[in-house]
Order: sequence, then structure tokens, then C-alpha cells
Amino acid sequence: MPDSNGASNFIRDIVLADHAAGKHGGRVVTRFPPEPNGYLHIGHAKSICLNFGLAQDVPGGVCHLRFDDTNPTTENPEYVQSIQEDVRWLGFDWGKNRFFASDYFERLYDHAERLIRKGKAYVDSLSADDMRTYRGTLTEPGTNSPYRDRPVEENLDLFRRMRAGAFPDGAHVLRAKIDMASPNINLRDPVLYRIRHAAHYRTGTAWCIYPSYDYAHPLSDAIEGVTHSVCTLEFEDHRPLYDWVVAECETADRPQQIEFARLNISHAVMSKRRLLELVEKKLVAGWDDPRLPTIKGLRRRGYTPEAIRAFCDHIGVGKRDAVVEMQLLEHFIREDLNTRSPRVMAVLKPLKIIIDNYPEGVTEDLDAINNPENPAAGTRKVPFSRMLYIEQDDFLEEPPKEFFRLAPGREVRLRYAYIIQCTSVTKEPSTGRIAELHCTYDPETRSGASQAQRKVKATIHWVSAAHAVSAEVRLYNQLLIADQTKLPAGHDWTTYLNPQSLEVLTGCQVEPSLKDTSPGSAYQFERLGYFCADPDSKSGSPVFNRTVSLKDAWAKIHKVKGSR
RNA sequence: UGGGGGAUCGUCUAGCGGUAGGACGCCAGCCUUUGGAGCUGGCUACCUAGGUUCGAUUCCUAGUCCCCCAGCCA
Repeated sequence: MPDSNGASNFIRDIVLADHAAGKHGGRVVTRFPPEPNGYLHIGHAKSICLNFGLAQDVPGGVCHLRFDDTNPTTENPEYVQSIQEDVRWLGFDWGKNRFFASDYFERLYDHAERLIRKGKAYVDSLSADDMRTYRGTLTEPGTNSPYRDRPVEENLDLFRRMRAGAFPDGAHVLRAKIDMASPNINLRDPVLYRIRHAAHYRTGTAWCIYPSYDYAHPLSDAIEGVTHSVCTLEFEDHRPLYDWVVAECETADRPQQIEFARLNISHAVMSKRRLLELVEKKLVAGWDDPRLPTIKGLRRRGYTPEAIRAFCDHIGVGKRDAVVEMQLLEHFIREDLNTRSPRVMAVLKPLKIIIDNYPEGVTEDLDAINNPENPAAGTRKVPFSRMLYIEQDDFLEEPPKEFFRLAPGREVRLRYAYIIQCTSVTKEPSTGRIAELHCTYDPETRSGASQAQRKVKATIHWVSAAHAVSAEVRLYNQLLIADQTKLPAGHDWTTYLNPQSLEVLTGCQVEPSLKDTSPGSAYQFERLGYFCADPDSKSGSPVFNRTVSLKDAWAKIHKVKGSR
């Protein structure tokens, strides 16, 4: 069923059909089940939008937030905290339905003993290496472990002693007794429990055996009454095992696993392993570095939850591997910010100009439109005075044919102000670099005045030198790698990172209205792009992160396109 | 050469028996107190080969290619 934009969501179709047919008694319960071993990224956003969206699609639908914390060595409370913040920030609410797989450890254990009694699970004492050998290969069947036929009582005794801490790590595991000859390797007696003498961030040292994903996940779903358990494609092979666990444990609820294709974004580092490596090697400032596609990184860049949700809605939910272009994500943040972000003037690389015929000590407050797309945003006053800054790129001493901005003798309009003419160029004696420009202005050309309609070939932005606020601007690129899916074997992927991923511009001049900007708010700097006042900046002066440039703005500026 | 999935514009994605639509992107033009935004027009696709059919992207058959699986990770 196509949504407003035409993107498909086959899982929604299934859920809607099940709901209409009265399956599961008409209940719809989904869950977002992150392992708290890292920060959430845009790929998780797809899953979050999907699962919470499904619950919203039917009356009475609910979506749980469940932490799949069955591996004590990788998980910690910081991640739990950040995950919750991000889900909320994205605009979703799990209400009272926050769960932890670790809360089910006792019940999971009970079910395991029952499986043993049913003869459906056994304690294996093979080493990890031997177990691998016995498992066979993709093309050859496995072999039964010599421990496979241990009597139930011995299994029970061993398993209880495993729990009691009688054995070191790796001495034994609990395995499901299914079929060592199955063509599906996941069914060749998968491990249900392993011994790990490690402290868990929630259960401490209460346990030294921990359930595996394949055992804990389906059971946790069933315990919570989840009806539709949505996961990614790589778990398709696990579905028979998922169903086996649910069936053999004879739970009241029988959840259904449905798989979809995970999100890939071109040129973005999306694997948790790599993100963690970037953070740990301090190649980025942290999980919230604006160069990362983490939710927190996107937030610092000025991405809005609305834009991310619209993006997730647009890309659809299917089963084919797909790589979405970064430009599509950027399109959605532009579209969103275009309607809501105020336009302001800022000069990233200042060039001082002096209006020689403008009186000294005089300041005019000129009216500027806050958002042409939204008249309700109103206007603001921008101070104008004798000494101004313009963008270095807006002046060329020897302009080529196609350059229509300021040059010696040339006229140009200052946005919301006057038409000025460049009369002379002053250079630094030592370096020969341009120090400042002298200009004259035409008083009749002020906005609204008699000559205001006079046409000139270009309009440029500016700020008053005496009133401007000095700011730091950080131009972030995404961290690029050559091809995230086809990294040559044996290469250190970090060598593929974009070396120009961060450019810090100090001494930028922004209009005074930005002096006390609220953290996290986004602006459109005229012609320069969208910028977000860094939500977490500790600096005294304003710091702006580039959200995304105006569409192709940089390329066009440098192309010095011809007349308009 | 085992099993499980998947193949429609450059990219995502509709159509599921009547010869392909949308979005991103790109190109051209219009407009503009910035070249942004907006507007107009254009661009390129049904994996291959057979078959069924008046007619197939849609059905059948055989291939091809891509992805996933041999953690006591999730």
C-alpha cells in the first residue's frame, strides 16, 4: 500500500491485514529492540519509525522499547540513556512499555530447564573450536556432539551448576537439540546459554550464564505479547529457529518475525563497529560529532526530527538491498528548514569596506525579511553604518566576464540596503593582499526609496562592522569512505575518510541578532547555506555548524555563473 | 556445487496482464533586492532467454547477477 509519496511498506500491509482479520485478537504490538552497545544512527531511525509507526497505524497499537541486553561485555547504561534520549527526540513515546531482556533472565532460565526436561536442550562440553568443527560447513552436514545424548538429569545438574558458577567461561554451553544435518546452519543445535563470568550493567554478578540472542529474543517477544517482531534481513535464516523457540517453549503468545532491508546511505559510516572505532581512536570528537550519521550527530548539525521522519517515510520498507544517496537525506532537511529557518546575513570570510560618502557615527536600522517563504515570520532591523564587511568572494579586482559582483568601478546592491560602487582598493604594503575597499553609496537607492528599483547585476550580503558579532563557523562534511559496501579487503577503512571533513572558520562576522542565539536553532545564512547554532557549544561567542549547504550553492558560487 | 533472500531510471520507489508513474539527482530556461527558494521543460529503467497470451515489467520455465548464513555477537 503506497503512502502519500508512493513508497511501499509491505510490513504495514501485513500488519493491517492481520489486524483486519482479527489475528492475535486484533492486537498489534511491535518493539524496537536495540542492544545498548552504542549510539543510535540514522539506520536505527528507520527501524524506530517503522516499529512505532506500525503501532500508530492501528487503533490500540503499541510499540515497546526493549533493550536486548544479553551480552554483559559490550553494554552499559550510557548507551541506554542515549538511546532513550534519541527515540524521544525523534518524537516517539513508549509510555510505560520500557523493558529489558535482562529483566527476563529468571524466566528465560526456567524455560531453559523445561526445554532440558523435554529433551529439547542439552549441555555440551565441546570447546569452541571443536564445536565449530562439529558444526560442518555450508555444504557439509554437521556431526552430533558426543555429549548430545546426555541424560536429562545430568543435563539439569550440569546446567544448574553452570548457573551456580561451578565452571569457568567456555567449559560448557546449553544447546538446543534440533538437527546437526540441517541445511540451515542456525538449526544445527544453536547455543542457548554460555558461561560468562562478567558483571552485567543491570544484574551485576547475579548471573554468570547469559542467554544468546536466538534464545532470548523470541522468548522476550513472546513474554511481552509482541505480535509482529520486525528485524533486518540477515535474520531471515534465524526465523525457523525463532519459531522453534517459541513453539517449544509453548508460550501463550506466538509472535511473528518479519524481515526488512536495513538502511544504507552512500558515503556514510553506518556500522556500529566502525563508529565505535572512530570514537575510540578519537578520529572524531565523540558519538555526537556532526560528521557522523548518528542521531546525536545529525541533531548537532541542525537536522530536525521531522526531516528524519519524512526521510524514513519516503525511502519505504522492502526486502531489496538498497543504498540511499546522501543527497536524499539532505533534501529532506533542506525542505524542512526552508520553511522554518530565519534568513540572516553572515560573512564567513570578511572583507572590510568603507562607504566614504556615508556619515561617520550614524547607524540606520534597515528592515530585513526573516523568511520569504513565511510572511508570518515578520521582519527584523539590521544596522547599517559606514564600515561594513562583505564576503571576500564577492569582490574580484580583475573580474572575468562572467563575474557580476563587486569590482573596481562596479555597482552592486547590498541586500536590504543601498547600491554601492567600489571606488578604490587598499592593499597591505607588505603582502600586497587586499586590505579594504573604498566605496560610495547612492542614498536614493535604499529599499523603498525613489531609486530602489534601479537594477544592478548583483546583490550581496553584508554586516555592519561596528555591530557585527564575531562567530566561529564549522564546515562539516560527512566522513566519506570510497565505497562503504566494497572496501577492498585488507584495507584500513579509516584511510578512506575524507581528510577535509572539518574546516573551522574563525573571525566570521554575523549580524547582531545572532548574538544570543538559542542553542540548536537553525538559520539560513543568505546564499551560504543552513547553519545550526551548536547545541552543545561551550564557547562564549556563537558557534555555528553547517547543516547542509544550499543546493549546489558552493559549486555555483565557484563556477561564477553568468548574468541572471 | 548447501540453505535463505533479492533483481524497474544514476539513486530510492510505484505499477503486478494492456507496453512504465513519483521523488532525489542532473541538464536547459523563467523569475528573483544574491546566483538560494520558487516555477517551467527535459533526461535516463522493467537482469537475460524461451514459453503462455491478441497483449507480459507483471504468469510459467530455464539461466544470470547481487546480498546473507559456518560467534559460546546482536
